[in-house]
Amino acid sequence: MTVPKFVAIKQHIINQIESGQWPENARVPSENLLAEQFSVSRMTARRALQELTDENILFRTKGSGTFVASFKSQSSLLEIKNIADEISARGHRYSARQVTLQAQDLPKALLPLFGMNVGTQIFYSEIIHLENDQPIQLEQRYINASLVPDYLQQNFSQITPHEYLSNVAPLTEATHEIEAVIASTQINQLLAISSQQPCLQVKRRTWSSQGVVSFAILTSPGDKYRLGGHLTF
Amino acid sequence: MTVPKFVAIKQHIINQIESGQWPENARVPSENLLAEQFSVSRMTARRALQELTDENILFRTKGSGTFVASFKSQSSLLEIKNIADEISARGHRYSARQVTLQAQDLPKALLPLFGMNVGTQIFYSEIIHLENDQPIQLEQRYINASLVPDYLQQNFSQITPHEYLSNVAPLTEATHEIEAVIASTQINQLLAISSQQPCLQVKRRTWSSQGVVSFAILTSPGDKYRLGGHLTF
DNA sequence: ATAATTAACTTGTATATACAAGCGGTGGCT
DNA sequence: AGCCACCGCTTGTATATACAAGTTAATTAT
Repeated sequence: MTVPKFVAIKQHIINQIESGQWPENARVPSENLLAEQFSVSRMTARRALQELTDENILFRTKGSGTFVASFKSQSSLLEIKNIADEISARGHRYSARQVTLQAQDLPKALLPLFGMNVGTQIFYSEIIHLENDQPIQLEQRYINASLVPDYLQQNFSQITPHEYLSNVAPLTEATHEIEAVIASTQINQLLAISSQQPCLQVKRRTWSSQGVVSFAILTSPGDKYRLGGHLTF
Repeated sequence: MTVPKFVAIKQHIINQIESGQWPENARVPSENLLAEQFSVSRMTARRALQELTDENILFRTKGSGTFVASFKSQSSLLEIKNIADEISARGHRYSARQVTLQAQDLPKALLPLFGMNVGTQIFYSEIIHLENDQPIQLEQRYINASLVPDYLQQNFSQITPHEYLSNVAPLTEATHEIEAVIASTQINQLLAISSQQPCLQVKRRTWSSQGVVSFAILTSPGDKYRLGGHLTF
């Protein structure tokens, strides 16, 4: 056997999608149907579907079926995941500690990022994300108050800022800057790490259809944060 | 059953690793041993090991065993994958078309990126990466000639610039800027896409211990490039 | 007509089994 | 000592089966 059977089935499915035969959200043959068509057991057909699902090419709903994932959610920009979901998926306990939540003036240094005038109302939040009570990420976020007026009323121990913003102002675009840095003393204390510990720092600007929604600086200790294959914000 | 058995096994393994019991490259119990310890079938134990391998927490060698993956390869910055490997892994055919390969002056606009003086010798390469003969990414790269003097002599249909640079000047750091753009007419022609097609553009600067090695602009059509969960450069 | 029940189909978890294929050491032969 | 065959252990692929649990649509009862 040159290629394993489950690989052949995967390639067949990918071909159907790439040739346009199976458009977005189209239903993919069920495990049993594929098993019959390819004369394999259900578990082998299942493996093909499962791996393609892991690769975000398909999505599955229990009891309902398997479907072609929408292309948009995969490419274009980056899949922006919710850190709380990610931690839960690891079987760990997520919690958050709110450090700051206030209205303030937009720092001059950030003016060009927002493309707004001096004096524009801005909200600022500072939250520490914890995994099993260990600080894993510091989130510093500047929010365009005119687009998200109710931001200060939220309880960010129940919902992450990213999740909240995604609901009230669906993002249409985002830019990222990613680098490794030695963080400031303040940040080191907040994250409970030593002064020489390198951190992964992601700066993200998000837009909705109305304009720049927020600018976030996400700082994670390099030794505690498994970045693996993807970015988790 | 509150959590599935394979999840419980995964958590147990993660705990051992995070508590330091199982250091990097330590051998993980075999499928049969885990099956016995947890009173499950080998296939269930296998699933736990396999999923952790997919998450880059373990690695497996046929005939040899399962081991704890080294932490470094996962965190720190970003896993920078080789686009050629990635395309091969999809079962597709990788090829490259070299557009330009020359010595030239460093464009003034890029001077601050390299932190070098005017007149420094620079190499420039422009390569199109193809998947099944379809253009999938344009790579424009400026190379610090003093650190990589033999760059122009390479044959980039056999080895990607990233692969070559990784060999001769192992990178210690990298920064990324990621955004969605409408590319120039020239780039659209090279990638054989329409003028309104949005592209994913990644700008990457890499450092070795000697200093800035190269600056690359990687442009990929948003509809042809599955970014999925990770960045592939 | 509407609501509740049921039946058929789907994915998810789990087991037991079989054979293939690669690695490593042990032991015997030259 | 060096070479080679072998054996045990490992991971990889594949099958057949069972039951759980969620969705959907048809059927039935109200």
